[in-house]
Amino acid sequence: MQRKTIQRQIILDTLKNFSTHPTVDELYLEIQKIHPAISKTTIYRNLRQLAQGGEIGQVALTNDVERYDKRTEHHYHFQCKECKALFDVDVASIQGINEKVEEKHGFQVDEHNILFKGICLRCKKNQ
Amino acid sequence: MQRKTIQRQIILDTLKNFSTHPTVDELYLEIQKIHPAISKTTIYRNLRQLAQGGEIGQVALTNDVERYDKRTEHHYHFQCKECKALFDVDVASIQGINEKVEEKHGFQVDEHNILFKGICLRCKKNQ
DNA sequence: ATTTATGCAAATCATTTGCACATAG
DNA sequence: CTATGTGCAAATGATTTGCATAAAT
Repeated sequence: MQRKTIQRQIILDTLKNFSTHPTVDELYLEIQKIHPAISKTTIYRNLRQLAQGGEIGQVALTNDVERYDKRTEHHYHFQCKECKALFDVDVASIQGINEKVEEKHGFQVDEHNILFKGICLRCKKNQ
Repeated sequence: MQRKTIQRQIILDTLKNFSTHPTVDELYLEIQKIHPAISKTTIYRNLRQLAQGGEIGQVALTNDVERYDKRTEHHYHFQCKECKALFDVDVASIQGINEKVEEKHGFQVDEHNILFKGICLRCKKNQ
């Protein structure tokens, strides 16, 4: 049974206040302001637990540190190749593609994730 | 200027002989049979260089070790949540979705990757 | 001759683990 | 009470780096 600890509550609240997709370190820095004694290990453990329980999201990324997401509904992401910033993509999920892969290969397809890559507006401007 | 070394040639050949998407370690084990003195560092360096030069592919995965791919054309992948095995997905690339994201967000969208997840045939059978 | 590549050992860095202690239920 | 969570330090494990030597052009 999962317990309600001060630490877990702070971690959750802090993530909810981010508009971005923070890394563990970014969360750690914020959380320390409220709870200076917290251990990074605790943050790692709680984030994983919360993500597994579906209370928060975890961003599907390549070759990068973990990033968490307050949004839990399915959505895609865009990452800037220049500054590595991550953005939510507000385009409807592709319908029927999991089924298409199932038919083609016979796998049981539960989900899919899309990561778009390119150059963000800010970096485009600075070029 | 890139040079032609025995090591790079063996690394490339070994990857071409894989039907899967090997990790650096898997490649290392195979390569050692031909060139026992090779260093894993050399393998890391060459794979990265080859991938950057577009001679080989690198699989876009979440929270996993690097995996390389002899195929260089754009294609999607499926990963089994049970055994972690990776498969190529032979479904046509989605057309026009990069443009849709560009229109919606203004980013310059160069590429997208899809990773499907579920249970592979073998694991399905063993359940 | 000069530049690039190799191999080794050591460094990095994110994440995980073991363990003693604290705390929620 | 007793199961779960926390904090610390140490361990892990993949990848990278510094550097002297070797090989390619």
